Amino acid sequence: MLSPKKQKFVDYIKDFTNQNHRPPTFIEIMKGLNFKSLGTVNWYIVELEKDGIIERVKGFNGKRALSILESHIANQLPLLGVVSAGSPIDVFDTIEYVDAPEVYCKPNNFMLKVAGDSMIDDGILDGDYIVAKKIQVAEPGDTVIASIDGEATLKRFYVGSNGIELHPRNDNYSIIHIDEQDELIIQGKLVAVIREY
Amino acid sequence: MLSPKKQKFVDYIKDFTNQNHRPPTFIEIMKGLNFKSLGTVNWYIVELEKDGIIERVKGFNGKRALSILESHIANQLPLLGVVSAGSPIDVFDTIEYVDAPEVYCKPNNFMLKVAGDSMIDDGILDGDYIVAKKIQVAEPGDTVIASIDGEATLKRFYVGSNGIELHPRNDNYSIIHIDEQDELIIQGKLVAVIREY
DNA sequence: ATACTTACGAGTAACTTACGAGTAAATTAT
DNA sequence: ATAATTTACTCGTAAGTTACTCGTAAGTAT
Repeated sequence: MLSPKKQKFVDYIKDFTNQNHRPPTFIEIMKGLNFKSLGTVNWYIVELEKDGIIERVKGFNGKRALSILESHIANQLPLLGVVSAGSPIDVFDTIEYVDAPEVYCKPNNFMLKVAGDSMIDDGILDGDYIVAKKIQVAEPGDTVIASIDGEATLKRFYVGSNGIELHPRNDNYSIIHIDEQDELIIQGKLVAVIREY
Repeated sequence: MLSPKKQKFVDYIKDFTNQNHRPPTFIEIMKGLNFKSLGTVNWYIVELEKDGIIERVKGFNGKRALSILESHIANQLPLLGVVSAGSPIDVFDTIEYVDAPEVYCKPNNFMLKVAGDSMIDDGILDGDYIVAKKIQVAEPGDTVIASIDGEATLKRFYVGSNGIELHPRNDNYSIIHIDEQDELIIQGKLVAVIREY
């Protein structure tokens, strides 16, 4: 298990790589993480390589902006947990990174695994993976990950005459009406569905 | 992963070739990219050839045509066309490459766009993208891209008592029975579905 | 001759690596 | 309870390499 500081370090590299389509240089890491010395950056690199987390392409790189971990680290999104029909979101302790299409690999995106069949009429099946984007406000018609009083679920977001409604897309489930006292938090909005056969 | 400068170089060659229907000469590259020396251009060519990105073919006038090898393209797959319910596969003239998760980016994989709703009960919707793998023989239960007498379609593959059957997954469509004289070619097998919202 | 590609030598800035030393917190020893 | 030791990180700088650049000259096919 990585220390929080080391975790932050590798997260920075991943985010940078996804955004810029290349790994950062030592100097970029130094500035991005507010270190004052390249020695610190180098210390992390050496440590993480010892830990087997990252890998340098060649033994020695001289000038090489591309030394750290190459494609292994790019085009991946964190798989945060499982979101299911009505039960709470199951958040993974150790966040795993899984491959995703490059276009979706943005800093505020994450992935979840779907459990249950409440969205079956929208073609979202049990076991599918979804890419979601963190948002605060949803538009009517959006498919959102919403948590009500701490329980997260995947539903369609609508505004009815009596306030916010969360619609499943399966006739066996019923519409959830949000009361004043319910605490509704929009966690994210559906960006893509990926199903593996 | 290519360095940014090398990437820019191959992008230039690609763009030039697309626009002028021929690859650029060294001098054209030099001017186009504001290099002051042919040596620089040559250095890139040699490097990129070493990296397996481009290839030189003999032309006329001591000319060598440069061609970009598409195969190396990172984390992308060719989008070959549209496959629909019953009508023939619509093959694109110019093959476009689209982002795909790295795990699916294998030499024999390709992508298609789905038209129609014949597989709706399997959660494959109109407009979805599918990743398929070229195969010759299908297993019962596989979802396949099959062409019958030249017309390709996305269906489930089964073997019934009267021979091969292609099942749609929508009650409004009926099962296709393959006769002896029908020419059935399995083009590929469904690997993944990607839907963008 | 013309139009282009290849080859070679050398330079430079960008970048990585090595090394020595320091600090604050946690762990162990006394 | 206090002192000694380790652990996990941080800093600064100098030295080492390479990615990329240039200029020029020689080669090759029409």
